[in-house]
Amino acid sequence: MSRRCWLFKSEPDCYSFDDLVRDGVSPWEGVRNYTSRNHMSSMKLGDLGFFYHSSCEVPGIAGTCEVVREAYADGTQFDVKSEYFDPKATLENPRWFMVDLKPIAKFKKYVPLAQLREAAGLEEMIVAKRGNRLSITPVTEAEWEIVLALGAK
DNA sequence: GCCAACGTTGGC
DNA sequence: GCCAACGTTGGC
Repeated sequence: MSRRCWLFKSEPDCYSFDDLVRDGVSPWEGVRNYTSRNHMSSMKLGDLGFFYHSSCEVPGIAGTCEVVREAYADGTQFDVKSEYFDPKATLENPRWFMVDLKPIAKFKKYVPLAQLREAAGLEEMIVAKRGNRLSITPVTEAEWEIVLALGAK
């Protein structure tokens, strides 16, 4: 069984790849979209991820990470003081889940969104498509290899 | 700060 | 269960 590849989107002002490097391991909390949640629920230990910076000066991929804990209930949904609080979630029936990530490596060279859009073989990469808003998207093995090469230059 | 895209909500 | 209205995301 081979590892699957994913892309995780984060606003660097909120949580950047360097923050993940600093923390070592971090729960990917706050996902409140069903498609992204379902993607997380299907993740397995050892699955790989790109760490994408969105809503910033130069959006793009900063590095790679790995799933080190499979989906479990996101505690922030029960916390009335959290911006991620969900009144419809109960301890017995959580609606939202998260995985834990750890960094693998920072890219030698940051790969901006514009470069993803130009690169041969990435035409179908979801994050590069217009109007995409999903915070977690699947990445094919071919796409993984191409982006990895771009980041290693 | 604009606006296109699209997910979610809620009335019917 | 349809669909219009609304809210959010995120590139530009």
